Amino acid sequence: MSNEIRLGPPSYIVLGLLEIAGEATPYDLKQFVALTLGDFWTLPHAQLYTEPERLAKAGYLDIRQEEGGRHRKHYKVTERGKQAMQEWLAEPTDEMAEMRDPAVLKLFFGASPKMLADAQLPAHESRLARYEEMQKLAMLTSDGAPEGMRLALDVGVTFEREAVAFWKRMGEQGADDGASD
Amino acid sequence: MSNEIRLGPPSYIVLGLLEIAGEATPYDLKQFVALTLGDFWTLPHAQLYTEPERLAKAGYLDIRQEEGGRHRKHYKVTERGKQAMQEWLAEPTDEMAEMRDPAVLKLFFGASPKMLADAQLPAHESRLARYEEMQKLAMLTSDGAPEGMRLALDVGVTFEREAVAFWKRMGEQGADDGASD
DNA sequence: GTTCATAACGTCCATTTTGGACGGTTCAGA
DNA sequence: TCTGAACCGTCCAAAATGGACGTTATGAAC
Repeated sequence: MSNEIRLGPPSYIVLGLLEIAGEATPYDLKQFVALTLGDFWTLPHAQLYTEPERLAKAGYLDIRQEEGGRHRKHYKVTERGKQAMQEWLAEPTDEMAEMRDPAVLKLFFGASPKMLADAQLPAHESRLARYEEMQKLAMLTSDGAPEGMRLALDVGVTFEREAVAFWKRMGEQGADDGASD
Repeated sequence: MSNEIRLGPPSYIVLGLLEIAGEATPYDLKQFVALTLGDFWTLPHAQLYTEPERLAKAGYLDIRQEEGGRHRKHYKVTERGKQAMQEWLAEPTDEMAEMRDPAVLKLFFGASPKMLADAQLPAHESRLARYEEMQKLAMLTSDGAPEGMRLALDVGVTFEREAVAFWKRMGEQGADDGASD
């Protein structure tokens, strides 16, 4: 065991979520990701099956597999895993955010702002609404979510507010102009 | 020729840049990406060699290869390529932006806001400064950059301003608190 | 209590994406 | 001419991606 493997963000996401959950199946993780991190950092579901496997093989996780029916695999962070997570958390990073926005990409290459706004505005508005809902919920439960999650959510809210404002501006401006050359 | 291939954002980036440049080598593209899109949408350099190859094989690009020394390959968009680009631009998208921010990820899992801020703030500040410099430049040249690029840059500036403000807040707040549980 | 539709859950696989190592080319100056 | 630094291009192993395709559980209708 303990092959050397490279740990990337997806690894720490799995490690971190499992540490919070105590023990969980990939499917549990998938649910949790959808509720929380999913908006910040997309993971295709398949990775939530392969990554824990990888981590387990390298000694960061323990597996407990069900006998019957679905043969679910329940994962749990090992000491080694906890330590790796701690080390990662303790280490600052100057790596910069990368925002992959298909709509901005189209904008960049000259697509019609108005056309994009029509599709983007509702999408961002509903996302913002969802975030604010979550914020409200987090504030109600006095113990509630850990500080870090709250802060991350703040980032999301700020970002979405700006996005809404931006696309609103794009939508208002004169009709389609798109392929102006 | 004209194998069916799937066109993704990287494809359109190559197509779009080549359309602007007229004709270019992967290295040229790499330079251009570094100056413009690179901050929004990272492409590893290798992809700027493989992707044009792929596109050429499918009939979206023409190749002209140098005889001597470096055997540079110069690419150029074909009619088919132009059409594909136009179609992509004409089609709205409700796909949402995804922001992959390692620092926010650490924050989420409980890393010390202050520690992160110390590394993130300078990084975002210098990026913001660079953006604003570019904005100024774009405004000076009256013909200057196409509208779309200007708008995309605006998005970047807005985003960076918020990031700077956010990390400033994180830095000011009480000293390290990190692994509070 | 069967039967069926639907939802829950898991795996596989072909493609892309990544990043980094490596190797050849060109150019400037000693 | 030699030599080191900057340029430029390719290769490869590893990981990410997404979507197709199974299987199992659930519960509503009969």
